[in-house]
Amino acid sequence: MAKLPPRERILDAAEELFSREGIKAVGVQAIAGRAETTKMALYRHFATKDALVEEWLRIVAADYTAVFDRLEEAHPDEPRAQILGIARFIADGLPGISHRGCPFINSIAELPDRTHPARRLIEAHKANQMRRLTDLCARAGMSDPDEAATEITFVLEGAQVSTQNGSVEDAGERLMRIVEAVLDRHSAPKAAR
Amino acid sequence: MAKLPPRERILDAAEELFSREGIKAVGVQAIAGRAETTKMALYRHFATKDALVEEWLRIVAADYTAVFDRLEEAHPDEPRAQILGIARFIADGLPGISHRGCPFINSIAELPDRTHPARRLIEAHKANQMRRLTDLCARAGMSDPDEAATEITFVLEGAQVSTQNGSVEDAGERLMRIVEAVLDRHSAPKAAR
DNA sequence: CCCACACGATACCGCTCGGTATCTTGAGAT
DNA sequence: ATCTCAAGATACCGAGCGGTATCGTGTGGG
Repeated sequence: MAKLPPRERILDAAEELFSREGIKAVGVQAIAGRAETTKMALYRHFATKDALVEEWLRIVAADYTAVFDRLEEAHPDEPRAQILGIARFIADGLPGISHRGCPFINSIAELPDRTHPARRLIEAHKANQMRRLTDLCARAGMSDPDEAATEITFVLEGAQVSTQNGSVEDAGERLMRIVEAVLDRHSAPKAAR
Repeated sequence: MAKLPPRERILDAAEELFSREGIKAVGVQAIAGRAETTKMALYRHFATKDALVEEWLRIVAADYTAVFDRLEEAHPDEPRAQILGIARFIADGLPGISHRGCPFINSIAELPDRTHPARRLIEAHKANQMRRLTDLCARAGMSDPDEAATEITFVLEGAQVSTQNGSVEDAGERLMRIVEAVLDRHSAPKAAR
């Protein structure tokens, strides 16, 4: 297979190293090395390390958004199926040899400055996901879409951190059951609560 | 007020800086400076920076455990009250000028090495919390204590993450309502799901 | 054909990091 | 009164950081 152009190799290397080791723990030299190129080539494509971090997170966010889009396309008028699809996507990503944790949750821990462009990007992405989820809950006819979307968001995020710190086994299957239960409860004609 | 002994000042400074800026982002020099002492004094009390990180996390974990203990003492035979007390404790900690996020969630992102002593400490603490929560659910007579404890854990962790990334407003009140709903559902004699 | 330009390699910059060595000072215990 | 030992101050170490300068080289488009 032909080698990818340097910029792509650098982004692939960044994805691998940033998500495995963290942002601060990885030097530009190491990224260039793993991309089989040099620091100079890296700085020809990215102004600073921060800019590379930003671009990496932009791509990760776009990939997540693409999942939402694909599910919307696959189940145009089935909001419940879309929500379960998202949950399934997260659940399936949980194991994988040694879970590295959500790139957004991990990165935000290393970006305490709320004005940092990469952090702004993360917050915008999370806000956007929240909006879409709320919309889906509304279209599913739930009585309190805002509350339902919040609960689902909490559960999805919580499943990822609990998997990362090893406090929950079989988090994927548990996550699916929990999301279904949450959907049922919020979809109930009334009663419950 | 008399100055605390150097070791305490260093631990206070570490708490402040590590939780605000992150582990890797803070140098030992900065910690010594904020503790109004010197690097040498720091290394007289802690073998390495890692040892200081570990001690800091040990204290944070002990503080959380103390909350569990205090609640157990206050409501000896009311497991539900204890669980709600924990949720209230987390909920109340959510705001606070610019939420810094959970120290464990943040630190684990900077400690990808599962054999690192500080990471082991975090995982042991989270596993312990999970065990206590499961026990409380069992004593509350829930039909599936394991599932209930998992769901509550997910929700508690998720609330912290979502507050940190700003995707949810009024996370505290929402968290309380959700935990109550989860308890009700799992406590229901049968029915529901 | 040739020339521009991305690429790669190497050496370098100033700075900060974690960690150490040395020496002075001051207060508490005997 | 003296001895001890924690505490403070300062200077230093090697290493790695993010970022830059320079210079050959190969290849693809005019």
